[in-house]
Amino acid sequence: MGATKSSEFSAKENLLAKYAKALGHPARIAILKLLVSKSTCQCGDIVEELPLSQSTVSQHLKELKEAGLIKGEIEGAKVCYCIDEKEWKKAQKSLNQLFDSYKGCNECC
Amino acid sequence: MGATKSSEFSAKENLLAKYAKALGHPARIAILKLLVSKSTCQCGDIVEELPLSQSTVSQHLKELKEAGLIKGEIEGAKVCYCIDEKEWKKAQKSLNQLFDSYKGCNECC
DNA sequence: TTATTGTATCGCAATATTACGATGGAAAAT
DNA sequence: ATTTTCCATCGTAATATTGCGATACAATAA
Repeated sequence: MGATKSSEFSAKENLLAKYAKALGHPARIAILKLLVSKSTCQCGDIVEELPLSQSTVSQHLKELKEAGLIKGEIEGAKVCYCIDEKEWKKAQKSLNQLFDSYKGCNECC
Repeated sequence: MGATKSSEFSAKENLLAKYAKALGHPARIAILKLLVSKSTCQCGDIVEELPLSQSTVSQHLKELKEAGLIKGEIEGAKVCYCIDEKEWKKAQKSLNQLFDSYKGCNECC
């Protein structure tokens, strides 16, 4: 065993988990912060800003891309990584839906 | 290698990643939904609601507890699991801080 | 053409996660 | 006192993640 039983859960639960999982590593948080902070998308310098090798950063970018949170477009020699606005908002909404559904605990704890 | 280089990132980045990581599995999302939906905290029946064994559920609960999102109090023979309201709100705030910091992308992508 | 530059990907090693059955232990019920 | 119930933890196996160097590859520069 060891494989996650994703198929046993709802699509919504899996989607939310997918977004959260992508956010579940400090390097990916740092990358997203960098992408967010730049109004320009010249993002080839992410590697220089992080204490990780180029191949590791590239892998984290891949995971963020697969989760949908960012997109990468080839621009000549370089690649331009950007937040995917639509998915970004969707992720925020999904997460807040869960958080907001908690209305406090009655007479316990 | 293989160990996460947490120490190379800021406390804030690590905290946010910790919350997100805890949310990064559909079973844990499902558990949180159950805890949220019940106004009462009689939570020993989580196992029955999920397609996972008792030991696996217990482990997921432990992870949620370690991330701070829930707390468990022994109540006689049973254990009462609840959302930790304070941490719950802190997690939501941290996540939204990141999401809200994105103001759209200028002339690219 | 031949470098050079910017990225992606492969292959590997270390570590972490996921899942389960078995076992243990504490409180409640019999 | 014995059994039952509820839950945590141990041990183990399967799989996934993290990280890096080496390499490949495409576009630009020389």
